[in-house]
Amino acid sequence: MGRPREFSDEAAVDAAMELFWEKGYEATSTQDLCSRTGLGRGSLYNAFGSKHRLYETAIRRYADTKGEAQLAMLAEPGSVRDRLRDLMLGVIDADMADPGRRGCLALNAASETSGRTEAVAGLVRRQFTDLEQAILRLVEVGQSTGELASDRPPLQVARAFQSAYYGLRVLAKVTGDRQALLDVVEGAVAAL
Amino acid sequence: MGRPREFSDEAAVDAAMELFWEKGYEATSTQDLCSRTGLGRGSLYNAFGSKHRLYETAIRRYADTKGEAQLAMLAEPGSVRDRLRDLMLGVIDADMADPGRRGCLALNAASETSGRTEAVAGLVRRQFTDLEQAILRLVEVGQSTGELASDRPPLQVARAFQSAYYGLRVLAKVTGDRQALLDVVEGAVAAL
DNA sequence: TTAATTTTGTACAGATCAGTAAAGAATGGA
DNA sequence: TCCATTCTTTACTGATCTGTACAAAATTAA
Repeated sequence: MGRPREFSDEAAVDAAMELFWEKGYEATSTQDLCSRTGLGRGSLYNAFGSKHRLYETAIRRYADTKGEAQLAMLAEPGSVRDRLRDLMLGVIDADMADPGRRGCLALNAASETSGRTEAVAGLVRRQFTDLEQAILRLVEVGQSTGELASDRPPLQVARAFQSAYYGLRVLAKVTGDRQALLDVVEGAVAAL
Repeated sequence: MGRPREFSDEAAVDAAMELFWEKGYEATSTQDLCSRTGLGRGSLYNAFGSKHRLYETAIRRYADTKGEAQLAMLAEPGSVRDRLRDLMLGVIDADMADPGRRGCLALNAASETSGRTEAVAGLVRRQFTDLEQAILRLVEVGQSTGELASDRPPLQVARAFQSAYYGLRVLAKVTGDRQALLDVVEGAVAAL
């Protein structure tokens, strides 16, 4: 009962996610959020509580959409090396095509001191470990089929690869040198 | 001629650097900068022009001090593997000991959309390529002495290692899991 | 001593900040 | 119809934001 909402919560969170992704937490004003979502201040605060709570919600949405899409990409058919290479090549294309150089919202949230409460850090950590586990499973498959050398602990291999992946995304924020990024990819794939 | 400054430019820039490092560009107010440097608004604007110009100056100072210290660490005696491992182990200790989880100012400046003008991106890029070149030289030494395998392009190896290094610093911002970070180190060093 | 120059401190501008209060509008149920 | 409930809109709070204006203070050169 009561007056029904005139907006879709999902669409509003999507809009907020895009905005936090573009500008970061601190630089995004509640006025920006109202304009972008189309909500009035009252509606926004009534629905989401505060700027920071909406930030958390946006990060959760990011994990459920963009993060999951990344994990799904790793589940596609193909050799382990190809799948891990495609993961990196995909972000090179995506990141370099984006004029705003938004990068990855989870990485941005990890970097920015400003909105990084323990709640936010926890959400980011979860995305990090989800990717780590997905990569780990691939490395284990590769080692068991003989595609990859089995002389190193799979978790170590996975974690080093994941770290290179995150470094790649940060590098892509300031460099226009595609070859440098491709070198990271080939270097990281060769190291598997 | 004219009235002499009552403060040291260097000390003021150092203080501003610390503040931008802790809080990021957007979240640092000019009032914060005045308090931390001890300057009045007039003096601060007279000496540094604007918040953003001071930010650039602070990033330059970071490169000249912290960045150079990192490069110097790579020039110490020891095997190539040991020196590259020590670089990573050093930041694990430093980053985890820092309660504010400031990480690396250059990486933060790369990540934060807010203050990232082309001037800032250029300063960050320079620090990135300086480190890349230092790592490259080490890889070349390692390959020529036979310490490292010579079957891969040194630049590719160096860039992949550098990327893992940056990823490590981002991971250190949100994780308290030292073993995960040590796995990155051993994985990246084993990949050389 | 006077003039030119620079720094300092303070007050201020105008805008924007996150969040709230309250009145009116739209619904479902009694 | 009338009430309880929820949402929308608007106005507002008090604080804070970056940057500037300007007069007083401190210096050097003439």
